[in-house]
Amino acid sequence: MLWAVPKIPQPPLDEVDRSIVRVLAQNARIANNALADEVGVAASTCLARVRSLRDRGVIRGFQADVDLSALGMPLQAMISVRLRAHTREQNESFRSVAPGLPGVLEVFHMAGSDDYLLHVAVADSDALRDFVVDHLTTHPAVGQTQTNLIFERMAGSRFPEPGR
Amino acid sequence: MLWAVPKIPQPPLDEVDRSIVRVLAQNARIANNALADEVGVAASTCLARVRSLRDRGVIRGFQADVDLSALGMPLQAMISVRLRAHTREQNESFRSVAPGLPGVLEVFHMAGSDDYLLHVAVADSDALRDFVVDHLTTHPAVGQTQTNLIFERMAGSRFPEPGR
DNA sequence: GCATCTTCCGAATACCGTTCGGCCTGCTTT
DNA sequence: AAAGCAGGCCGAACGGTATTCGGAAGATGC
Repeated sequence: MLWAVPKIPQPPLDEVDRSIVRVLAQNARIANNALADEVGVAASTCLARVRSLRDRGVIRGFQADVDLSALGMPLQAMISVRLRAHTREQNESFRSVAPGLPGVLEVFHMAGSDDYLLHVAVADSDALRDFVVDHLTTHPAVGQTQTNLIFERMAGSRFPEPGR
Repeated sequence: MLWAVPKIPQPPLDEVDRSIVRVLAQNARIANNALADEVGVAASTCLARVRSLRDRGVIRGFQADVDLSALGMPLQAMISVRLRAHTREQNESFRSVAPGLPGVLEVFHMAGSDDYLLHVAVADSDALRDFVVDHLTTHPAVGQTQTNLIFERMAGSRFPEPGR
């Protein structure tokens, strides 16, 4: 089964760790010694901290933020998906394929009446229709879908702190 | 006004550019010479390409992917926001603050009956209620909101290619 | 076929990543 | 309270990398 959590228990983050994560969340390609300066530790210490954060799963990876228009996929949409039945099997069969469908940026498994929310990027409205028809409505577990175009996507903080 | 697009016109991406972006989208901290090897150009050329991609706005930045649970914000939600009126002023007043609200990961300006969709991370359900009450329902431009919990978020491709 | 412009490469150097030994701090043991 | 122990931090050293620059190769226009 898939219950095993691949995360080392939980040594909580101290202030240095949080600073490292905060900086890397905004600038993943900063040089290690510059990062060390910024958070106030030696470069070697900083390196060990970053490695530890990665090993513990706090930092999952580093990614470039790409302009999808430049890649020829200027149109984005949110697609609500309601499954035909809410069995564990249908959920599993949809969940296992959804993130890999072409153009899918994120998949949200939702509480509430809609089971899944798909954030997708496509070349144009034809491609969007093709995506829904070819991959969603033809999927045996999918009941209904509803597609909403996204005018604009704005990024918020990627290092959320509790708002008092 | 805000119409000026800060993007150099559009020299379309060649195969090398696309390979660079594809690799960096998955591993933003790869060494430049390793990246150069992978895409088949000299290190100096690769460096110039990456710089050009950044200058052109194709690559917007580099980020660490952080486990929000480790930061103490294990709960995520999607909040649909309907404005009181759909004037340009109300849109502008909401759009200008929404991405900066505490815990907001993404803001989507939507076509359709719901005007905005907020993807947020919070510490617990109390913090979620506080967020909605303190920042949304009290905002003068906000009419109704609807909050849906996210059971699970799965990342799709961050380098979408057209699915034929 | 020549001039020009662009792009790529490879070498050189300055910079950075990474390892390692030793020190300091705080905790346990007696 | 002193000794012993463990963990983490630092700084120096070295091996590897980023970045610059001059020149060569290719493309473009006349």
